[in-house]
Amino acid sequence: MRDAPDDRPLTASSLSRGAGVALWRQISETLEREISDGVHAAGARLPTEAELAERFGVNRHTVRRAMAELEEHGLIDVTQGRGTFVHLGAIAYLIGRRTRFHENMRRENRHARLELLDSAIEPAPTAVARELEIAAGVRVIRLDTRSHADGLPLSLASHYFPATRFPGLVEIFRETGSVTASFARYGIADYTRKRTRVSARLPDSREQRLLEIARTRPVMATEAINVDAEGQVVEFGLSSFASDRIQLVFEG
Amino acid sequence: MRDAPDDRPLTASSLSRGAGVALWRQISETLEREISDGVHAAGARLPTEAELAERFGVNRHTVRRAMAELEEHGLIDVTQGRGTFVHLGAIAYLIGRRTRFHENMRRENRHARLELLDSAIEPAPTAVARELEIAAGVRVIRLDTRSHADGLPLSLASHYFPATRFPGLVEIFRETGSVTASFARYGIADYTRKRTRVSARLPDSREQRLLEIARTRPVMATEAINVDAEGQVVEFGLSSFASDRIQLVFEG
DNA sequence: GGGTATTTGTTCGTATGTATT
DNA sequence: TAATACATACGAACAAATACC
Repeated sequence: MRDAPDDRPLTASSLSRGAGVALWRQISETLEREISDGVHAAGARLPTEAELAERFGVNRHTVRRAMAELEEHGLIDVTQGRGTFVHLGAIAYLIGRRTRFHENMRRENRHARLELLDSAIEPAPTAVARELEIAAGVRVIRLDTRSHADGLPLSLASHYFPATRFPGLVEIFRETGSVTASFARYGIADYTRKRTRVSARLPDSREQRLLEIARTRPVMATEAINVDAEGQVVEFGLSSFASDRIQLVFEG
Repeated sequence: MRDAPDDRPLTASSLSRGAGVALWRQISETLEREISDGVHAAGARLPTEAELAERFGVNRHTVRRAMAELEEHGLIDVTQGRGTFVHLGAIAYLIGRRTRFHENMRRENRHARLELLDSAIEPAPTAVARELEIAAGVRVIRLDTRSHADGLPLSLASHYFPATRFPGLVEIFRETGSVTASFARYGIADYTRKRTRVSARLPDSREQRLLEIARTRPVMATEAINVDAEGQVVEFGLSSFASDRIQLVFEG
C-alpha cells in the first residue's frame, strides 16, 4: 500500500514502518550516517524540517524528534528562524597538574583570553571555607571568569582566594588577566594542583548562554584545589568546561 | 476568556498563558520546585502524565515536554509501562591515582563487583598499540568489564594488555575478578596511573542499557594508562562512568 | 501463565507564535 | 514588511512495556 514507485529522489531511503525501530530513530541514524559520510559538510546547512518531512514521507513532528536526538548528541546546531547546521568540529584542549591555562593554549597555538565576568569580596560560604582551610565566614575574594580559545568560550569558573593573603588581587588580576601572573606578584612562583574532582552534568541556563552550548550538551564540572610550595591552599576553583571543546588530561 | 474561577484544586497553580514563558517550562519548574521542597520524596512515584495534564489544564504532549526536561536534568526516571519516579540520590565514588576499584569500594563500605562481559585476544588496534607502546597489530588481551556498587552499575570498561607479557590473563582474571589481583600473579606488586584523559558525552545505546541510565544522562569517558614500577605500560583502559553515580577525584 | 488494565512512547494532523533574514 | 523556519500547543489514535489479578 505504501511503496512509492519512482517519483521520489533516491535519498528517500524508504523507512521501514512497523519494524521494531521508531521512524524518528531511523531518520536520525540516516542523517547521522550522511553527516559522517560527508554528504552534509561541517557547518553546512541542513534541509528544513518541512523538506526532510517531505523527503522521508513523515510528519514534521517526526523529523523534529529526530533532530532533537541529533542535537542532543552534538551533531547539529539548531537555531530558531535560521535553520539547522552541521556542528563544527570540536577544539581539543588539555589541562594538566602543573599546566596553566595560557601556557596550555600557547602550546596548542591558540589565542587565549581569560575574561573577568564578576568579582567580589565576601564571607566564605561553608563549602569554600572548608576547601580553603579557613574558618567559615572569613572573607574571600571571588573571581568569576570565562576562558576563550580563538574566540570560542571554553569554560566558566569561580575562583576563591583567602582575602587576607591577597590584598588588591582583583585589580592585579584585571591588569594581568592571569591567575599565575597575579600570584607571582605575591611571591608565589610555583603552585600545584592538590586535588581535582570531576563530574559531568547538563548545563544550567547561565552555562548554556555563556558557553554558547546547546541545552543537551554536557559540561564537565570540576572542583580544584591549588596549593603553594608549602602546601598552603591558595585557591579553590569551581569550573565548568564545554565538553565538546575540551578534554581534561591528568598526568600523574 | 480563560480564567477558571475556582472549581480546580489549589495545586492547579494556574499557568500564565501568553506570557513569555512556555507552558512546558512553567510546568517543569513547578515540578522541580515541588521535588526540591520534598512534596515528592526521592524514589516516590509522580502522578501520571494524564493526571498532570489534567492538573495543569494542558495537553499530555505539553506535560511530556516538561517531563523530558526533568529527565534530561536527572531529576526523574521515566519507564514505559511503569511510570515516573523522583530520582534516587547519587552514589558518590572516588577514584585516585593509586587507588584500586575494590579498595575504593571497601573504603566506601559498598559491595563491589567487577563483571566480565567479554574477552578476546586480538591484534592491537592502532590507537591501543600507540598507548601500550607496542607495534600495531601485535596481539593484545582485551577484557570488557562492568563494575557494580551495591548491585548498581557504575562503569563499563575495555582493558587492554600486551598478550605476550600476560599469558593466561583471561583465566586468572576470571578467577580473581580483579585486575590488581591478576597483576600480582605476574609479580607486579605495584602499578600506577600514568595518565588519564577525561571527557563527557551522552551515552550510546549499549551504555544506556548496560549502565541502566537514561538517554539524556551524560557519561564520563576516560582513557587511562597504567605503568609498572619500571615505567613499562601494563594496561590501557577505556571506561565510561555513569556521571549520576560517580564523581572522579584526582589527587596529585 | 495468561489476560487485562495502566502508563509511557510514537505518529499523524492542525493551528498559531516567535525569531531571523 | 514579508517570507521563511523553528517553537509551542492542542487533539486523536494506536503501540509497547509493565503491573496486576
